[in-house]
Amino acid sequence: MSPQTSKRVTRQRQLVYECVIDSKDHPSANEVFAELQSSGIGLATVYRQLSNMVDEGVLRSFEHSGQIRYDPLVTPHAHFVCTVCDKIWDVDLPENIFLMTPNVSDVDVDGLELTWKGICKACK
Amino acid sequence: MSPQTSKRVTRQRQLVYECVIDSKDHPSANEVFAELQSSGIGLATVYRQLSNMVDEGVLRSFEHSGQIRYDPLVTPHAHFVCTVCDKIWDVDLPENIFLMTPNVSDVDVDGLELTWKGICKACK
DNA sequence: TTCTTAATGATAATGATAATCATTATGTTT
DNA sequence: AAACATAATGATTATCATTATCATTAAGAA
Repeated sequence: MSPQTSKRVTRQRQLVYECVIDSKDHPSANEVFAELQSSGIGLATVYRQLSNMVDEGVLRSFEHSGQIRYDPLVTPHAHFVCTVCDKIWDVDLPENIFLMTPNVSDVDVDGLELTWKGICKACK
Repeated sequence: MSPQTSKRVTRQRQLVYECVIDSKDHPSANEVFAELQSSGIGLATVYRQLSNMVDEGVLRSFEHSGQIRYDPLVTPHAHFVCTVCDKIWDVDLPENIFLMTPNVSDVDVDGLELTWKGICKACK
């Protein structure tokens, strides 16, 4: 076995993780960077760690308005996005959605992404 | 009434429209540009017309792998994307999905985006 | 045919993300 | 408690998709 098997627990990794965990608004890499700026963390490190954590299954990500947004909630759920203010909410997936796999022959479905679009309470 | 009310039917507009209509693979702006290169069309015009047509409701668009992809099918439907080859298929929406609006209070839902992820027949 | 102005296309600007690489620091080994 | 191997960092540059600019062109009305 090689002398180094697991990821190193760096100060920066902890900062990025806690920032997304504590966030309620599906932040982008740049927003995480802004939040942690006072710590002296580098932008590249923020991008790297976010990407790492998605690969590791620690975080989820999805694309919205031309950027990748990060989500600490990795269990299956959907999103609602307000088309006016661009805010994003976590919402439950429809009951039994996993029974409704698409009618494409011979594919292995192993996930889904569902986003409801509309106008939120505050923007109406 | 002003002398010019509707969009002008330019050669470029027709080219872009026909290219997406004839396509079966949800092309990006760059792919449309490549397809039409021999016509001498400019890249900016391709971006502009695609964007226009989405605004007009003539085309639909969605984000995938860091770029906007265009879809001539504007009626409600879902997508299946292969996580290996990145190809995209149109698939039907689950029955009655519109009855399963999310449990966020006081929002006006007026659309959804559903993408199944998995591995396609060819990539298995 | 003239005329108005929307549309075009070449190009520059922007913005998000990825790659590079010398330096730093984590965690293991002695 | 050093010394060590190397993964991670951060400053920077590169890349890629998209948008903005603006002089020129060409729809389509007059």
